[in-house]
Amino acid sequence: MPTLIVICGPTAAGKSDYAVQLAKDRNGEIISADSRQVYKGLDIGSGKITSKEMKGVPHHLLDVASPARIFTVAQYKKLADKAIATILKKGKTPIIVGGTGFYIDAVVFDQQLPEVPPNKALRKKLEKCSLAELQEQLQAMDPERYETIDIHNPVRLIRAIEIVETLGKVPAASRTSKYDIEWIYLDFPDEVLKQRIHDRLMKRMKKGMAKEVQDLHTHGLSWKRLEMLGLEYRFLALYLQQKISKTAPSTTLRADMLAQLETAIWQYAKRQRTWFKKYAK
RNA sequence: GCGUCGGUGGUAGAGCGGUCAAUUACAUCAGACUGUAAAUCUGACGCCUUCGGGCUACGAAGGUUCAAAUCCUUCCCGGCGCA
Repeated sequence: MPTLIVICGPTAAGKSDYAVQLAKDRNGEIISADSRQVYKGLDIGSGKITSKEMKGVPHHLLDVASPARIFTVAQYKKLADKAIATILKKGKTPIIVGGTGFYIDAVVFDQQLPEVPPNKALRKKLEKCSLAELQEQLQAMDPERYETIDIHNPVRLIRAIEIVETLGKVPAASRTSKYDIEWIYLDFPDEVLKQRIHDRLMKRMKKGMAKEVQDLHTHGLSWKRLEMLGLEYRFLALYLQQKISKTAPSTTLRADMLAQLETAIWQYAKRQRTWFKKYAK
């Protein structure tokens, strides 16, 4: 089995820099596993590596999609599989680096995602249903999947129904691996990681992150879409629209927004840790 | 100084005699994750517990009552109005 190196860990743990060094040492090429860095134009806010920082190491799966449209895991998996094959053919080692656990899972465990693309019309219709209605529908259509799904999560229920609509039922998930995986987990103690998140945020603001978001909007990305992108894009978008609510009368809107964003990033880092704990076993 | 409104759990903010350890939101902690995944969702959240319950709590001290976060008195602190 070919060897695959996976570098994961919470945001701000220093994965990108570490990966470049490792790629040089191990004759590797990097495959990003980041659900926001796949988009063109999301640079400062997503912490995308610059070509200078790449130090000549090839990076795959960056800037492969337009932020105007939703990019999905399925697309990611296809492109990543292809990149891995290309790298292996060159006799080099693929190094997957990123913080999006779901993306890593999909390629590393070769998840067979049901061949059912998102159905916009159906989703729009289902979004109007109450949680209970969605539950009833899925239970009637696919009782097996109903047993395993998180029945409180409308997003999951809708996707399940969407799959059942065309496949009749949701196929059982499979988790295998075609690779010999070398796991590398990067992290810091809470206080250190928090500090790193803070410092990095300040640096991004100085680099013109607010302008980046504003430009994305003036070039056609709706505020709603930017809000959906989460974290820096979400909070900057809210800030630029003056939709941030001040939590203390003495602070400025900007300071309040940064505080809220920092909290959100920390919460995200912890969700990432929760995901990656699985790999430790 | 007088008048007035208010002081509730980490924060904001409900409750206004019993059903209140106290609605809710946020934060915090833990967890889930089959095409939105930086998204979406779940649980815990005073202390102790043999999980029945016990103890300490709503600015402080007294009081009324079978019973007070809720009523009364005084005091302390903050906002506003008049001085």
